[in-house]
This record gives sequence, structure tokens and C-alpha cells, in this order.
Amino acid sequence: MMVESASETIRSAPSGQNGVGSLSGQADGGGGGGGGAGAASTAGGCAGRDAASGAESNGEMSPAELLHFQQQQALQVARQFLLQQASGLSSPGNNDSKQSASAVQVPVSVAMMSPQMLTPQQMQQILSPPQLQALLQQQQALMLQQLQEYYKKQQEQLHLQLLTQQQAGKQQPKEALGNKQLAFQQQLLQMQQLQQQHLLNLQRQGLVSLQPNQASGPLQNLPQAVCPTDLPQLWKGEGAPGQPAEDSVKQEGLDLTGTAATATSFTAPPKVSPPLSHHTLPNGQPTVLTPRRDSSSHEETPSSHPLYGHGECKWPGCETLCEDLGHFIKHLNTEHALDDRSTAQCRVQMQVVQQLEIQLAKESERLQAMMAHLHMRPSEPKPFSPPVTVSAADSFPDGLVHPPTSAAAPVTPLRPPGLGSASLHSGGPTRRRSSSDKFCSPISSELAQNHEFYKNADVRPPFTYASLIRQAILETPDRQLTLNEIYNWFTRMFAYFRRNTATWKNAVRHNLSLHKCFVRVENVKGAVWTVDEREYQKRRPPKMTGSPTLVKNMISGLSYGALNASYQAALAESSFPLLNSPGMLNPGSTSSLLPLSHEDVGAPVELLSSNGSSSPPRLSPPQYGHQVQVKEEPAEAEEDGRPRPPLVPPNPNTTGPVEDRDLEEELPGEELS
DNA sequence: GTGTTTTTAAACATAC
DNA sequence: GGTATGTTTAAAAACA
Repeated sequence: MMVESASETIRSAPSGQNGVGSLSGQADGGGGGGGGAGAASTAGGCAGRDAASGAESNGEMSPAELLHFQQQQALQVARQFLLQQASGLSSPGNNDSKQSASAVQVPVSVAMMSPQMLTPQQMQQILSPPQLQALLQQQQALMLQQLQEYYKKQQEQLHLQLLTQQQAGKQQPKEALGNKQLAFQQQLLQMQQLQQQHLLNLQRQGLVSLQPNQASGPLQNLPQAVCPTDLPQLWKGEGAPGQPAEDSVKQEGLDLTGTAATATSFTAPPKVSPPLSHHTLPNGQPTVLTPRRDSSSHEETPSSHPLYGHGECKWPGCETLCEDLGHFIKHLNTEHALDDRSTAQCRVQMQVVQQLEIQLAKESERLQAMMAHLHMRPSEPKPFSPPVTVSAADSFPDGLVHPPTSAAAPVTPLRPPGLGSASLHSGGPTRRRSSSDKFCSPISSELAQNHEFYKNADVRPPFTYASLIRQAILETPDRQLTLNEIYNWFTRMFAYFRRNTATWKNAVRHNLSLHKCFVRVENVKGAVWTVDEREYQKRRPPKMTGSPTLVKNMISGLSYGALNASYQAALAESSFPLLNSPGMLNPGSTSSLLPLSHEDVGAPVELLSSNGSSSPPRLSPPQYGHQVQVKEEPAEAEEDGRPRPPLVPPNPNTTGPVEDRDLEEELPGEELS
């Protein structure tokens, strides 16, 4: 058969660096390759062919796309702010900017030069995930800070207005509204139009997502789209032609005649009130990025007035020039006294502030979601135990984070091997697997370290089906599982495999049949599957000597081993302490229990294994093999005439786990090759 | 361009 | 007949 010949070819193939090369193919090629087409065909084809699986596929596409879209938005935001940084700073090369860039580990050249010309995709490719994440966080923080700043300012304005009107306005007779009211309504209309325009612009830029519940309501979507820096300008509009002012008011939902019920909502101090209220970023860079150069610093001086800045009245839409504070106070008391117009403006301001607050909350929520998502990203460039810590990765220099065996994965640290799609579509159908198989991460240790992650996060594990099946089987005391138990292991261990059952189960069956390393053993109760470890290791070309790639891998492996301590130290500080807890470490490394002959494994691999293996000291008993039933009647299984797996004792009684563990150092076969 | 590996889809067979 | 299991083929993709 084809399979047979293929296997034989594999065995006899001299392909030196295949230990690495095949791993690359396995991880990226296989995953990515099948992924793209498979995903597409699954989404489409299954819908017609299999209603259930089609629905699943379609169902899973949406969140992935949404996630991707949000990532794109975030990248756009990052670009925007980088652009502002680049243009706003007087000298791009000054210390502040450098500190800023270095603080987030974003290359200065990239951070300062690229935003104008980089697409989000390019940024994704150029920036490593930690850098990208740091950049995103920085820019999100910037945006939040801006919003908060403006929110604060508006609040101050509003309070002051109310205060002034309460004190001074009471004595003054009410002015006739008449034209003023009309003009104000026209201003509202103008503001609405500007906001709509701005919203469209932002949506075009991907800065604001057009969500169904937002797109319909002008009141909601308008202020949401308002950039804090633009809001003051919205008050200054000339009378808008066309639409009657009343209509605009109604459409906008700004009930000028209503009570100021909403006013109470913002009197409470905003919960998002920034600890970073000052104008410094977490990285120390001052927030001089926005055009809001005129307000904050000046207004916050004790002798100033929140509504007075740069010699002019900051009352929304006023901008009357006042020579000094006294003039301004006088102007304030006369022009902005307690009347209907001022009240209406106040209410509008309330709406603005309220919407800003809403937007801030939404943005904050989005930020949290993004950070949570990025934090749990399983396939970071850090190949060993990817999802453990992004934050740790952030704190690492590139040399530490990036794949030690980067033969296949580009030496370019800026092009994360799987970040592009897989990590951003963590829940999506993309098949691009990114890391561990490729980068020689022992599956058992990685699974051990990230057990909880894979268990809960809808992320495709970066292992091949074969390696997962093997792991499942090896985790059981007797190294054998029925197909259904393998299914259960998949679903138990990986949230990802709780969906699309038809697809991956088929793949599991296919792999079981395809790979000679999986041996089916007949049982009275049915068939169980075992692993022929020798065959499994044969999948990897044993000899890797002489290959430059191998040399690189060896070096990388050694580096990895040497750096492992630092990495572990960083892990300790990660925000996934659970995964670093001793109990979490390597609970399922029963794969290492298997007695293995290393004869098929090339010496370099052993070198890598001994030096570079991140297998935790171990060994705790399997923790998640509890559902696996111990197969019985192994003797009968021997009668079926099928070749017994030479290295897999079907009889649990003959298995001495302790001895086995001593025998096997987590073989690099799958993981290292 | 070729070969390898993996994934996915699909058809088919068999057993329960 | 439906479902689970197992086998096989084919196509696609990525990578060396």
C-alpha cells in the first residue's frame, strides 16, 4: 500500500536534518497546510454534507473572525498611536521615545518608523508576540488614558458649570431662548454629523468596531466614535444646514427637555479613574501624543480655571478670548449663566461624558479581553510551554524567548511562527500549529505545564494527532486505550477537541490506522490501541549528523537548556502560577515511563534530550488518565497473531512504572524532532 | 520541483 | 438501519 511504502521510504530516508525538518513540516506545514484548506473546506463543505459538523464549523468561525477583527482593530489603534507618537514628539530619537520603545521591547526602528506604512499584518509579522502585545497594551493604555483624561476634564467642566450657575445664575433673569436655542440645536446637529463622520472614519480605520447593537442607535454610536480630542471641536460647529434641529435632537436622543436623570450617573467617581492619572505612560513617556495640548496642564494649575485655558473660554462651543482669569470669570457669569441654553449644554455634556464613560468601559473591557486572550496564547514563539506566560515572554529578551531550535522557524525573531493566524484565532479552525512539535518541546512536559490551559482554552494544541494519541496512550498505566478512550482523552484534555468532533475523530482514526506505530490489539471486550514506540521513533530519521540545521539545533538546544533556569525563574513570576505549581508540573509524563531503546535515536538527539529537555524533574503519577480503563485479557490479545508492540507491555502487571520512568528520558522523538 | 509530513475529507467495510 | 470502528485514498499545504 501507499502507506507501507511511504513508511519504508521514511525509514530508509537519509534525510539528515529531518529530525528537525520533519518537525517543522509537522508543525507548520502539516498544521498550516491542512489548516487553511481544511478549514475552508470544513466550513463550507461540512455545512452541506453534514449539518451537525457544518454547524459546528460555521459556529466556530464567527468568534475566530471576530477575534481576528478585533486584533486588527487593536493593531490599527496601535498604528494610530504610533503615528501620533512619531509626529507628536519633537524629536523621534529623544530619550523619552527610546525609553518608551525599549520599555515595551518594541524595536525603536519599528515603533518609530513603521506605523505610517505598516499594515496590521505587517506589524504582526514584524513584531514578535511579546512586542506586539506590549505595543498593544501600551496603545490601549494610551487610549484609555486619553479617554480618562478627557472624561475628567469634562467632568470638571460640568461641575464647574453647575456650581457657577447655582451660585451666580440664580440672581440673573432668564434670558429669552429664541435664537440661541435654535443655534444650540443646530450645534447639536452639527455635532451629530461630525460624530457620524468621525465614526465612519474610525470604522474605516478599524478603530471602532461596528457592532450590531451599536450601529443602530445614534446616541450610542456617535459618542462612542468620538475621539476625545475631537469632542471639543464638535461643539464649535456652525449651523448645520438641512435637517431641522428638532429632528436632530430627537434622533440623537438628547432629550433637552428631560430631567437630568443621567447626570447622577457620572457624579460618582469613575471607577476607571486612573491611577495613572498623570501624564506619564507606564513606560515613563509623557502623554503628549494628542493634540490636546491646550487644556490639561494649564487648567490644573491652582490659579487657573477648568473652563479657562490659553486665554480663552473653554466652555463648549464658546472660545471667547479672555485676557485673564478675572475677565473669564466675568464672561462666565454673564455668558454662561444658568439659563436654558447653558442647561442644555450641560445636559449634552452629560451625554458626552456618559458616552465617554460607556466607551471607556467598553474599551476597557475589550482591553481586558484582549489581554486575557493574549495572555493565554498558547503558541508563543517560546516553543517550550507556550501558553504558560506571555508576560514572562515579554520580560524575556528575544534570545530567551525564541525557539531554540529555530532551524525551521526562521531565525527572524520578529516573525513569530504561528502568531499570525493561529494564535490570533486561537479558537478558530485554523490548523496552523505553531510551536511545540516544531520546536522540540516535549509534549508531556508541555502538556503538564499547560494542562489547565489546554483544558480550558479553546486552543488547538500544537501537537500532531499522532503525538497526542501517543501521549494519550502512554499516559495510561497499561499503555493501551480503546478508540473511545482516546476520544475521551482528547476531549478531556483539550477544550479544542470538544468541538468539531466529527473532524478530529476522523483524524484520530485515520492516524491510528495510518501510522504503524499505533498497534491495534484485539481484546475480548474490543480492540485497544497501543504504541509501538520503536516504530514511533522510526518516524523520525535517526541520523542528523553533519547537517547545519542540526548544528544549529544542537546549539539551540544547549542554549535552551542553559537558559532553562532563567526561563523557569521567569515562569515563577508569570501570571499563571497555577501552571508553575509543582502539582502542575508534568502530571502526565507517563510517556516517559515507557521503556525505550535509544538505539534508533541519533546521538545528537540524545544530546538535545539530555541538555535541552525541559522535562520537569517529575514524576507524579498520571493525573488525567483516571477515566482510562485498564484493559484486560492481554493474553488473548497475543493470540490474534498481530505483532505485539515490542515496547509496550499490554499487561499492566508486568509494568513497573518506576523502572520505566528511570529508563526513559523523555525521548525527543516526536518532541525533539 | 520534489519528497515528506500532516491534516482534512471522504468512501467503504465491518461489527454491534 | 444507525452507529461506532477501522481502513484506505485523495487532496492540500508547508517545509526542507
